[in-house]
Amino acid sequence: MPELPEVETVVRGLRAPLIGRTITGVWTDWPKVIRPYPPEEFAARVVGQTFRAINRRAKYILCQLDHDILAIHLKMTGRLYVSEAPEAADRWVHFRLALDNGQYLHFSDARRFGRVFLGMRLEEFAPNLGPEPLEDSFTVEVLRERLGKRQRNIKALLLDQSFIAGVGNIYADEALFRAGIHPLRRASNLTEAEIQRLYETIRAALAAGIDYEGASINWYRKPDGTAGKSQEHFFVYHREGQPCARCGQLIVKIRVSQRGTHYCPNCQPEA
DNA sequence: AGAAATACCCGTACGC
DNA sequence: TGCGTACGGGTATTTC
Repeated sequence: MPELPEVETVVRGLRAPLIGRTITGVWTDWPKVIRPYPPEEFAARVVGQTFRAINRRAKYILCQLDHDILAIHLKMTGRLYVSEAPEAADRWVHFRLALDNGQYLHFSDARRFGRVFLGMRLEEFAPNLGPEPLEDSFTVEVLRERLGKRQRNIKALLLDQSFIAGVGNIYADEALFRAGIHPLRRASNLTEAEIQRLYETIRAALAAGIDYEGASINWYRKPDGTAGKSQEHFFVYHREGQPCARCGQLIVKIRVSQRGTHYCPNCQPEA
């Protein structure tokens, strides 16, 4: 469960069960999920602290405690959910917090790529994050200025979290399709009209993903067992060989920055 | 020097 | 059984 729309959905769902709850215990069978302290030190620090707020920055879930920020990055396959008893959790739970009402916050991750951070400030574990594309402060001027004279291909830049925060592989492809921009176009060669379109489509693609409560492809399901519906509305992602919804040409899949990249060769012509 | 490109790494599940 | 691939991203190395 990666990508900003899923993370945003999780954040919203966790507020009700967590805010006001005090941590009474910590359990893990995989010390590497915890950063930067060893489990004993981590436990000594969080036990007794109460959840005050839950927010998101980039793809980090930020739990504001009394004195610290508990931050979770789900990476590719992480899940975060609250349940009554540990026995109700799935087989991939590698980290768990006990709460003062008898419930538990479970962090499950089949691939064990995800991490749980503890610190006073976000910058301690996530320096150099770019602007939030859905914030009012992210304007087309900001995007234009950041594109500047960058020579990288636009897909790689969209995936670069220090360039713009929170855009992952799915929504990078979707935003580029909506804007009619080929993923290998050089950032510095984009026209003013293309920059304007890309600004709008980054926000629109992310907003659509959030509206549909994220995507559920392959094995991924939301913690409650239901599936997000975003994948039913993809224009290009995971649609290689299928006709473009706009022109009928077949969607093509290539590799860019080690990632599967999908586009319509007719709607997104090469430079 | 610095930006960009490339390679590799991390555990595991799944489809073919 | 084996192999390629996966919604992420850090680090190291090489190239421009």
